[in-house]
Amino acid sequence: MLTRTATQKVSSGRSFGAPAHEYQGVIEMMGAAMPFARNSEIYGEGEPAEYLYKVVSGTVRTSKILADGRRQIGAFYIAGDLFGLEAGDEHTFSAEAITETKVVMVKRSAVMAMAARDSALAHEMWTATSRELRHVQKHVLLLIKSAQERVAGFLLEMAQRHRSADTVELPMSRQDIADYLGLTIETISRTFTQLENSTVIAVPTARRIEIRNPSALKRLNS
Amino acid sequence: MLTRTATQKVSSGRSFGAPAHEYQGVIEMMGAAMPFARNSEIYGEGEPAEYLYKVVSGTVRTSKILADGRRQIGAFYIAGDLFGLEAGDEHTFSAEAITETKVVMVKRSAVMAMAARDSALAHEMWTATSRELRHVQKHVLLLIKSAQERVAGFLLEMAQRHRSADTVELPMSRQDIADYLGLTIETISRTFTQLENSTVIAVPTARRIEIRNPSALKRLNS
DNA sequence: CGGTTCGTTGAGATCGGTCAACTCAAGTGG
DNA sequence: CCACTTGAGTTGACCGATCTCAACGAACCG
Repeated sequence: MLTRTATQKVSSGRSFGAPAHEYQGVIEMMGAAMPFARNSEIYGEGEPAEYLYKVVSGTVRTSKILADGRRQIGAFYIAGDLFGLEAGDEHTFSAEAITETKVVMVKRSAVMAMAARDSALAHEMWTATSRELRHVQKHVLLLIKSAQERVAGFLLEMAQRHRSADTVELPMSRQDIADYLGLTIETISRTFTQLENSTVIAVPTARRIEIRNPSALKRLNS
Repeated sequence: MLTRTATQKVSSGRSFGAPAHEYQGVIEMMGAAMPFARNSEIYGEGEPAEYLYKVVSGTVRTSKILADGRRQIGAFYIAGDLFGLEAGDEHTFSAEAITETKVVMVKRSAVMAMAARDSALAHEMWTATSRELRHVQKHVLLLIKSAQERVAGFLLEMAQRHRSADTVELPMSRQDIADYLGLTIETISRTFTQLENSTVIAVPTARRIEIRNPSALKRLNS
């Protein structure tokens, strides 16, 4: 049994901001950048999937609350990542800003309509979904492993995605990590200290992890 | 730690068979039905993803062997299911026939080329990928639960997919189930007997499960 | 009939969860 | 500026679910 996590709904405090200035694809061209406060909900599980989203800055988590109160985190998204893609008309997860976050939104219906004519865009959508699929498959591989291996895999994922070889600044809480890895905060904490004692990592502050022995981490990730 | 599973490579015994006769979509029209023997490999992890596949009859499992010998099963596919869809050019899992299986194959490059012009086909591909994504997300939700919940979820999935309300004929071994659920065969076995003792299911033969109390199962699935 | 594979059951070990106490940092208000 | 609160994280002691190892039973097949 995992810890029950209360997800406090904070009033989302939305307001329109300036549109993103780097126009790389069709998607960016259509939306306006929108700020979300820490812990505010971007969309809820079961809501109609009206928009697609792209993180401009900050970090987003998608999550799902199970009937008995357990929470599973689907993924963390950082600047540049697309999220909110759904095949059906409803979001299967909810999405919340972990830190102050800016997000570009674009009407799903508009994208879908365009994709029906523009095969390049259609391909882009399909590729994004595939990338998502690949990530969830990796996630499955994490969840069958031991606590140490899960944490190691998580740190490597974070290091890789932030393109910082040896220092990871974690935007998420221990509870977020625990709910992502299917463990408890205590186990996360203990595993961090184990890894620190074996000089694989250093933890100068709770939210900053320094990877001292990357190959040892990779070995743990098996 | 999970059980190390030796995957015996059986010579695949392929031979061309008659093409499938129910032509529902573009995909069926392009391939020839091909038989695979029990436990034979349809494709291997890391091989170039040259074909897409659709199960005509029988059951297929996709799997991945980890560095230390543990095996994870990605999914089971039955008649009507599409598999082998990959975003990249390589299969991220291998696929094996669990029973005698007939499969329709179609060149990926042909489908991709067509999809570039035919937006309906492109949408079909995207939908298939999304369905896959949704399945893996469900799988993640299973893996964070207790053994009883995982087994209950597995049985419900099987019952639903075979459209048989209360009897499930399992084509796969306990080892396959264990590797799908991230448990050991012993735990699978014990959980079955627990569920049988509490009259939730009956297990007349090892491979046949009768669901006696569906609502109890669903409650376990939480 | 004997061998082989698959599944079941038992006993003990172990990993991670639960519960609880404690530390630390960051406010908040007097 | 300091007491107080609050939330996040760490650590310890204990417990229980699941794994491990091992023996046994059942079905299948030559």
